[in-house]
Amino acid sequence: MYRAPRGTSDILPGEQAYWRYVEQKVVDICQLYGYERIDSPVFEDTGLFTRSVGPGTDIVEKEMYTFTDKGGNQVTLRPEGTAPVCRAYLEHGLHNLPQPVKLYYLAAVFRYERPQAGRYRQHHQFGFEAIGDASPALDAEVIDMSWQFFLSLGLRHLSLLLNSIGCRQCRPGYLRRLEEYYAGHAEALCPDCKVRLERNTLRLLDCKKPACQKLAGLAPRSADNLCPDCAAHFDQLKRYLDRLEIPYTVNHRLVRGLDYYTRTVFEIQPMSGGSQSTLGGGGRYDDLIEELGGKPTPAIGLAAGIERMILNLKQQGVAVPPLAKPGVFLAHIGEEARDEAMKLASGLRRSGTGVILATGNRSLKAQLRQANSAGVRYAVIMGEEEIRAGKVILRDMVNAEQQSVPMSELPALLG
RNA sequence: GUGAGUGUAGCCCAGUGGUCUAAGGCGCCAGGUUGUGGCCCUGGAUAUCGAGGGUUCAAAUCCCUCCACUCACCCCA
Repeated sequence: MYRAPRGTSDILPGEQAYWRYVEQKVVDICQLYGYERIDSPVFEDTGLFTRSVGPGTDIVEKEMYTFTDKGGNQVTLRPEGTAPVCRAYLEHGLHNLPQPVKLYYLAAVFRYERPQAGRYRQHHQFGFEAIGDASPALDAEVIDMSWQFFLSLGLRHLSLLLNSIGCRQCRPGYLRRLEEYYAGHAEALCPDCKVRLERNTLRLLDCKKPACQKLAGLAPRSADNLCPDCAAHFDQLKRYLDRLEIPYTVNHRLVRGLDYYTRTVFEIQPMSGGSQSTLGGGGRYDDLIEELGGKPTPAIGLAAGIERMILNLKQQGVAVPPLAKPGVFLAHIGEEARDEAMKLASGLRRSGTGVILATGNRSLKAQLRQANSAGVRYAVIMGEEEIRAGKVILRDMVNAEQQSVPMSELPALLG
């Protein structure tokens, strides 16, 4: 028997209310802040991701679903959402629009990883991007929007982590200081961190091993090593957030996994978070558009995982509104009634009344049982006798009262 | 890629060598008199006990291999 591929899953009808709920909240918040939807292809030229995400990152090194198509093109199922949006921004000349351009997406993303709680090979992200403005006021707006979004979902006990990792000017100097610091403590590092020291110094900061955390706590902080412009930007952002009463925590060990981030980085996670708990993360990527062949264009955005949101909604017992369904079940007895019922059902639906029509020729008892489990308010019963009189039985499934009514009055009674 | 745990019906699961021609619950189907649901009662269908190999007179139960799932690491949403 075939199964869904590892790390993927079917979203069955019973789960859909959560998805529609989250999607509606996404649409609402984006409308509120003036972000417009964009949908990009599921796959892109591989180069778009290797160039933007960064050749040294895990995503590019081992997690991409890359294949050669029949035309010999190297393509990759998108492992993240920002690069495609930037590509679209350049491809369609969106820099000609008033800046910043504000876009959002809801999309499946693909990473070849070992699945575990809150981590899948195909998962879904909501993300939004504000492209073409360097002001810290935009950082504040994006973070505010992110925060308000999670609140609007009904999630509580969240924390907002904030940091600045500098820019092209100041980061190299900071990384050197960090390397120097760690070089003096190389013996004390865990095996993973010894590798990180060679490959990705920033990542040393967020190792979870207690010994490494202790070292990271004493390590030089990026926020203390910013150039004057970055420092001013970070200060201004914090002032804005204070003003907006957004409860952020500066975390000097917060670094993000993709190479394109500059200056502001932030992450939102549940306070009681176990592993794989980050709900969303984002930051500035002021050099990315230029890296992809555009003019220097500052930008900032957020990406958040929908599966993790739903996980948290369930954990926190947030009730989501049920999906709409038909309120009427149409039962029938006998051949003649069945034909008549089909016609009636179709007529009701054409006038906008949702109807579940019994199929087959099951007993009335069975049909009503089905009506009950379908959760309808009314059952309409068509029997031979009623049809001859031009009537049907209208049964209220809640208070178990029923009456015989003329078929012509049914639309009004049910509407 | 690494480590640990688990695999019995659609779902939750009992069963740790013979009484298992596999128990129970949920769900599903049908009955409890003629054309009426939810509660209750009765009955029924659904399981090559993850797959293959081995040990044994005898394996769901022991051993080996493989596969899948779960959790954790790595990393990320």
